Amino acid sequence: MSWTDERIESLRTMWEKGLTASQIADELGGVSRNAVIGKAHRLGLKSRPSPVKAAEKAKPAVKAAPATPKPASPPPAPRAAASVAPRPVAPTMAPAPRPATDAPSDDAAPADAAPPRPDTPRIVSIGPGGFIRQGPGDQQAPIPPAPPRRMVPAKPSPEMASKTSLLDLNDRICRWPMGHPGEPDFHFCGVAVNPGFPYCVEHCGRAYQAQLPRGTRRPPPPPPFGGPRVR
DNA sequence: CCCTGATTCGC
DNA sequence: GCGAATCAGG
Repeated sequence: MSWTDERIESLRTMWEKGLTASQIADELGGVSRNAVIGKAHRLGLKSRPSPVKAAEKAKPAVKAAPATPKPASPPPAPRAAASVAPRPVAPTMAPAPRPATDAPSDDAAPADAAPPRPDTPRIVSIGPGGFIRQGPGDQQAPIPPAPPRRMVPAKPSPEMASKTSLLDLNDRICRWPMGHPGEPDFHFCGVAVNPGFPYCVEHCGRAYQAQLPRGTRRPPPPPPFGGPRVR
């Protein structure tokens, strides 16, 4: 198989859509996963979260410095070269004090997660028998605030946000499948059902065909999922 | 072991 | 330019 414009086109689309190289290769057919990756790179559309590159974090050798300390910083000669800056290179450099930044980005500090607790020292007194005496106003709320929002599964992608996923199905919305199962944009029709049926009016018309007299020829109805996949 | 993407290198 | 072989992390 050769890389025709069409195949390159769909490769681009699928790659940017986030499909894995295997899926793309499977979809295109006639090419291997490696071929897809190679082509994608040659097209310049690389850079997707790769399991290997993801481990790129700490450049400076942290642990025991290797026996060969790399000078490796010759380039920009200082312009005002009045004095030769002596470069004290200690061969056995102690590891540079690293400001413990394990988390790559701690930008989001949820404000409501940790409400400021003044922790004001409170005067308590122990009563006879070991009771803790509480003054009026010392009572703390016995019931923790209930989570106000119902947990809801996150949509895998923004473009799916408006689509009806499997988890969204109920008795009142049309379950007619749109697209192919397993594909990223697979979803369900989702409009109000024809009462008493699992599908909306339009899709009921597709799902339930009136029995016609024998011998009546009519084009076969398109099956769900748009017909068998060709691989 | 399976999966993933990245890279290399002979063609 | 192509892609199998290889690498390396999850």
